[in-house]
Parts: sequence; C-alpha cells; structure tokens
Amino acid sequence: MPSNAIHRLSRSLENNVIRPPETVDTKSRILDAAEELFMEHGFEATSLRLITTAAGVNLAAVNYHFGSKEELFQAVLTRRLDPMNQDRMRLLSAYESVAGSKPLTCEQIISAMFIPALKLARDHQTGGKNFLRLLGRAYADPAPFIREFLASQYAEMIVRFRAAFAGALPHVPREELSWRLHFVMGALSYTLAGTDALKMIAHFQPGETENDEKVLRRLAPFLAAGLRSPVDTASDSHQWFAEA
Amino acid sequence: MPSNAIHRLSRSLENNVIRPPETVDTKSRILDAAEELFMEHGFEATSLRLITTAAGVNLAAVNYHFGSKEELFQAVLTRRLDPMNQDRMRLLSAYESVAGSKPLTCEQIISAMFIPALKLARDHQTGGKNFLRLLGRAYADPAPFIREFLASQYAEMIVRFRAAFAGALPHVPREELSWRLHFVMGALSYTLAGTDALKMIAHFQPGETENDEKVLRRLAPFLAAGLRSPVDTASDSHQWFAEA
DNA sequence: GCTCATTTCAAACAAGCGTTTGAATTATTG
DNA sequence: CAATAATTCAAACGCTTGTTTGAAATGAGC
Repeated sequence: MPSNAIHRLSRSLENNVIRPPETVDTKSRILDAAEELFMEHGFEATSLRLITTAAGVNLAAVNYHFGSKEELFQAVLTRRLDPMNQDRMRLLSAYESVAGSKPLTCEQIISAMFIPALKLARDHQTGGKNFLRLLGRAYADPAPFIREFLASQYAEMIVRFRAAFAGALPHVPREELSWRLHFVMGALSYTLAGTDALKMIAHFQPGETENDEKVLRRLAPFLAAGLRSPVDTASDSHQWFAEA
Repeated sequence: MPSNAIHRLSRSLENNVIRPPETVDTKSRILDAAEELFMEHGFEATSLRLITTAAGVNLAAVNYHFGSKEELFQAVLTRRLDPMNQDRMRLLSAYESVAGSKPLTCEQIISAMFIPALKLARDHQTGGKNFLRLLGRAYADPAPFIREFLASQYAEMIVRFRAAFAGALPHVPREELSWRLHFVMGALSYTLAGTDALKMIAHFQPGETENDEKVLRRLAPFLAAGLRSPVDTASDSHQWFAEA
C-alpha cells in the first residue's frame, strides 16, 4: 500500500485530467456518490455500505482510499469548497485592485462571495447543486470534526471579507459588523441548503422553479440593505421589544 | 399498558403542575436529558443509552413512554415549540386588534415572531436556550420525519405571518415576499443554532458573552431593513453580477 | 389487604455500523 | 516475461444501535 500523502498527491494530479464518464476512477466515484448521499441523508445516517453500493465499488475501498468515513466527508467538502473559496478571494482582490485606495461597495463584496457560489450552482456536470446543499447542511451539523474542519477552511476567507466589509461600512462598529456578517452567512447557507424547507413558506407552483442565479439575485439586495441599516446608537432602546 | 393517546392526555395534564426538582417524573427527565443531548450531538449521533443514562432512568423507558426514538424527538420539539408558536399568533392578533383596519408595521410583525422566542431564551429554568439551539439545528436536518414534522408545526403560523407581512409590505410582490421570508427564517435559525459557528466570524473576547436577547435585538433591525429594501423592477438588471 | 393496572428493570434480540484482514486481481516497472 | 507495487474483493471482526420481552416492583381503588 502507498503512503497516504504520496498517494493523495499523485491522485490529485490525475484528477485534473478530463475523463470519459465510463472510466472515472474509484476515488471519484466514491466522492460523487458520497456527495449526493450525504446531502440527502446527512453524515451520521449515511452508511458506507450505502455509498459504496451506489458507487459500484467494494466496501473496503473507502477506508483504502480515504482512511475513514470522516476523512471521506472532509474530502467531499474540500474538493469543491477549497477552489470556491479561493475564487472568492481572487475576485475580491480583483475588485480591490480596480478600486485602488478607495473602499469597495457592499454590492461588490457580496458579489465576490456569491459569484463563485453561482458558478458552482450553474455547473450541472459537476453536481454543484448537490454540493451547495450539502455545504449548507454541514454548517448546522453539531459534529465537532465538521465544525472544526469548516472553521479551518473558512478562516482565511473570513479575515479577508471582514476587512473588506469594515472598509465598506465605516459607520458600523466592529462588534455589530461581526453579527451582521453572521446573519449574512446564515441567510446564505440556509438558502443554499434550502429546497425542502422552502415548502414551509412559499407558494411556488411546480412550473415556476427558479434557478439558483435568480434566487441569489433576490438574496443579495436583501442582505445589502440589512448590512447598511443604521446602527442603533441608544444601546438600551426599547422601540422594538417594549410591550408584550 | 395504557393506550398511548389516553396516557399522553393524562400526562400532559399532570405536567402542568409545578413539582419540586427531585420528584420530576420519568417522562420529563427523559425529555430534559434528550433536549440537551440532541442539541449537543444531533439526532442520529445521540443514542438512547446516552439519554437514559443521563436521565437516570431505564433504557426501556423511552420506548415505553414515547414509543420510539423518533417520537421522543418530536415530543422534545413539541413541548416548547407548540406553546411558542401559539404565543406568536396570539401576539400578532393582539397587534392587529389594536391597529384595527390599518396594516401592521414590519417592526410589529417581527416583534410578534421574536418576543416569544426571547421569552424562551430568557427562561433559564426551563432550559429554553438549549431548546432554541436544538430547534435551529432541526431546521437544517435532512431527516424526512423531522422536516415533515416541522412543516406541520409551522404551517398555521406561516400562513398568518405571510398575510401580515403582505399587508405591511404592499410594494413587495407575492413571490418576492416568499423569498424574503425565507431569508428571514434562514438568518433566524442559523443564529439560534449558532454558538459554535460564531467562532468562524467573530472576534469576541470570552468575557463579552452576549445573551440571546441582545443578539436578537441586533438581528431584528437587520432583517427589517432587508424586508423593506426596494424591489428590483428591471427583471434582468445587471448591476450586480455583470462582471466576473 | 387484595387486586389489578401502571411503571420499572435487567437481559436479550436481530440488525447495522465502521473497520480490518489476507488473499486474489490488476497495473506498472525493470 | 518476471517482479513488484497498487488496487480490488469477500469475509469477518468487534461493537453499538433501537427495540422487545417477561418478570419484578410500585401505586391506586375497593
């Protein structure tokens, strides 16, 4: 058996070449099946036997190629999340270099967050939609290894975008901005994970299925308005929750 | 053994009396332990043995009193969710009767959603905080029985609040309003489930722990601003996602 | 105090889980 | 072609899961 590190490196190079759909290797077939099944049933409720059967590979292949179920889950996330977040930061840098020394607008920063996600959602071949739903669900998963993994994956991106928003919203105090960013992430992840949950609220006819691009075009102005809302200077103001 | 229906009815009456903490009955101790453990580990990853050990009761007690693990989970949710949603609708009706024929303001409607949640968050004795986090996580759980249960629990409330928002926001088309309500639910559930996820974004010092009331007082104006944001009339406007 | 319903309990159940093993197979290299 | 590495495979491992069982304990009503 090969050392894990060397094996992964060689594999990651191989996976960058385009293959006819019949000859995809075992590792990719496991990742594809796992992505869909994790999205559908969640991490705990998805068994390795279910995944390997759907992928048409042997049960032991998961532990051979990935080491464990947890590492498989992380591999499923990393495969798309890492490129997407790097796209986001590249896009933000592009906006910043155009703007020069002036701060970016809220719309530009939100665009830098959303356009890479849109690119994934549009990419039907790579099952990007499945992944976005899976990602949205991972945000809310209580498993520590998932939370720690996501935190490490997002750490760099969060720092960059926090600084950009701080420049775009000078009237918003640091702490208030942290919370508003939190709300932005919430609405975004919930929307990406959505699908079923929509039925709770919407009256959508089956025909008028919106694509993800239209959804995000609704979400972005909504969030921009919230981000720009005036800060309540009176810390103990009562206009909201006075009477019950 | 008693019929399930009769047993539940009699129990629900008994549980309305106040008891000294030492003599709480088996059923309540299971519910309390399950609420905390489901919140901490999620539904699938929480075993009945973990729950019954924490509650100090026999393993078989869960199946005796609740029928199954799934029914226990639903009972945990119903115990607090049903009263909270009824509070919300009562509060909305109170606002409406005061306003007469005039439509409510966004702030009033959001208050009607948040004040009952705040009441739970404030109620330290009943472990309301645990419950709100559990609820936030349940929103994102892929298990069909959870989604269907939540949809049925919320159905009535959603209809009432949708109508109220439609009156308060006459300039927002029906479909756009559905989406904005969806975003509101997203930010809310993500925030309620939060805790760990905050670390991704915030720079909070350990000392400055905010209580849920302050958090919701930040969330409400944020959402109100988003709900009131102008509707993009040009359906194919490009100012957002033109360049990449 | 006896009776009968209700509740608790220890023990066992079958089924499914993630993981490991060692041999068989396939691919690669000299 | 031979030899060696990489991969696949069927089978089994030990363990945990939710649920069931039947007897023991407890409580309420006559």
